[in-house]
Amino acid sequence: MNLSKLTRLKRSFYKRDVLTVAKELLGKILVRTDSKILLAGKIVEVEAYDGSFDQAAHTYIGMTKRNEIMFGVGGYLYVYFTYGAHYCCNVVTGVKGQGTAVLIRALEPVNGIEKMHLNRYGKYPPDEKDKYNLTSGPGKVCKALGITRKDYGEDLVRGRIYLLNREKIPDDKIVRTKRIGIKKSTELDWRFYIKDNPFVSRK
DNA sequence: CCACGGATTGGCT
DNA sequence: GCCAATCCGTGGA
Repeated sequence: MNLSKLTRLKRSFYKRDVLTVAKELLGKILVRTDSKILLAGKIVEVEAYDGSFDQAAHTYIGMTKRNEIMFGVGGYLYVYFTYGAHYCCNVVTGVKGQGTAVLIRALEPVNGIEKMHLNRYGKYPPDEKDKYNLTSGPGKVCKALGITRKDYGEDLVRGRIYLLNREKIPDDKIVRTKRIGIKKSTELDWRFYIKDNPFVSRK
């Protein structure tokens, strides 16, 4: 895949409805440029969150220091720390004041795979069992790309972490299910993933 | 100040 | 399938 021919997604992409953005994020390339090796992966699994009525969203409780970036305009990175161990990253969507975002749950590695394995396990090549274990979960994605608290609020339109445009994944290749790991608003089918992709965290 | 729980992961049964 | 690890954000006293 020739990444140099792809263009960066603009603010207008992110400012739309969170479910539309979530679905269209599938197949796009997440890139991190601020190390010697360019790290990149195709988004294969996402979940949408909308604090206006979705109790599982971090913005449901109103604005706090932790979630304030989610209340801004779309196109920024919301990073949070959870379970005392893991970072997870979200793409903020919509217009100012909405509190909506898309959780990046899994990537298919495209560039910098060796560096990603070093970030995850401190070694390369990986054990055979870890071949598909590299970026198949939200905590794993952040670990592989080196995304931490310091990346909170990164501007995806102008910053060193961004998304490259690719063709939409056709509807018949997208699976829509309930979200994973939440206890509230579990009835919403707001998780999307690319059918038969081995890097999806689970069916 | 203190208590509680979590948008997960990895290891063990 | 089950569960501990581990610490920060949040809310109540």
